[in-house]
Amino acid sequence: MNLPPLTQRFVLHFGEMGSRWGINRTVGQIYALLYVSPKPLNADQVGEALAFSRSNVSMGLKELQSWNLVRLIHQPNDRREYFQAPEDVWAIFRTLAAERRKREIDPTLSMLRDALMEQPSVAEDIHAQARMQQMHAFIELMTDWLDDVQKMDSATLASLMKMGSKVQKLLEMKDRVRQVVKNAHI
Amino acid sequence: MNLPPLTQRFVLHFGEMGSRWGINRTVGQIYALLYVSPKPLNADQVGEALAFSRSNVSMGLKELQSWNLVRLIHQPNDRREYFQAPEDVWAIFRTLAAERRKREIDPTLSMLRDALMEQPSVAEDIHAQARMQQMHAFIELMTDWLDDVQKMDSATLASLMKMGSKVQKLLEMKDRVRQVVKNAHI
DNA sequence: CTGTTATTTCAGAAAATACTGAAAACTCAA
DNA sequence: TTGAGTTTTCAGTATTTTCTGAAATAACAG
Repeated sequence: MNLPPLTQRFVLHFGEMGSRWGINRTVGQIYALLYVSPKPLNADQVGEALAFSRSNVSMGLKELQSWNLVRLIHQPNDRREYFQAPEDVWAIFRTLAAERRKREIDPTLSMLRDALMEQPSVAEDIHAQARMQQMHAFIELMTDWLDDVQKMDSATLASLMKMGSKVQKLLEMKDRVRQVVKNAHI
Repeated sequence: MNLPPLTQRFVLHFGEMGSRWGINRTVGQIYALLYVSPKPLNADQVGEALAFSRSNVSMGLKELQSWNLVRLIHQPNDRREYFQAPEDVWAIFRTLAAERRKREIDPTLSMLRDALMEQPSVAEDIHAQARMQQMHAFIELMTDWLDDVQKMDSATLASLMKMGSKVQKLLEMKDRVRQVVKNAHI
């Protein structure tokens, strides 16, 4: 690996963190490299930069594609496939949220739904089912909210987030506001 | 393993999902068991229920404790340690969010901060640093927001989430509302 | 203290995951 | 259709992670 110092630090860090994020070192490094790269790279360039075997790069890129985290493009007069990471960090976050949800949440939601349809056959399962009900309700609330949020554009989302807990005050104001608006005949 | 049917399904599912969530099967199953259990369990009971070795249970429980996902308690006249999973799903979520942030986000934030202090020494690193700057700004916005949100109580959070994207309308209304309130001399 | 019960540590076995090189499959220009 | 260039697959190997049993440590009642 022979990368400029800052790039190298970034790439190595993503490799290390990979395991905590549920991806492997290779995939983490490839993504990091593409993220900071000023131009798209082909598989050979990635393999050379990171000193991975060509096949390893191929598998890593496939993994990243399955996460929709990299885009495949072609250069004129070049048969090789080039890869780039989308630039917009908000878009990246949306993608990550959607994919993680699909892989890490939805299967559980569906298992819980199934389990809640059943009639508990023993006393212990009655309690277990009640606990599953609580978990189910919570996850459903979260995912419905995520659906809503995913629909907002980045700018709106950003201003909402910057407001932070001040949204709360707005909420408290809501009913009062209604009243005022009504009284003012607007 | 000899568990009631619904409990078993739940436990096995958490075991399978464990790898996607960045924990191992054992830890996932232990947590699931404690979550649905009507009363605290000791390590032997857990090991017996799930057919794990005593040492494996010990390590799994330690892991769960390090995540603050289980609570250690004592029964009167019993030297053994009993474990229970907190009941409130909102509290569980807060804990998870805090721990994942500590493990999965904070190290990256700090790496980025360091990298942004440096003077890029080659052209490619100038671009890389700009990309890191974007990532850093985004993550900081997210974590600051999370800090704010963590401070709200569950009921408020729940009503905000149920509003979903309607919050947006409230936001748009904000300035109009101010005006109205002012005009009405309240 | 001493003996009993409970928990943790740890070296090695078992299992799962990651990685490689070679071969197969694919793509496309000529 | 051929063949050079490119990507993917896959069987075997290497590495990492998980799990166990045995031994060490800790906790405590008598």
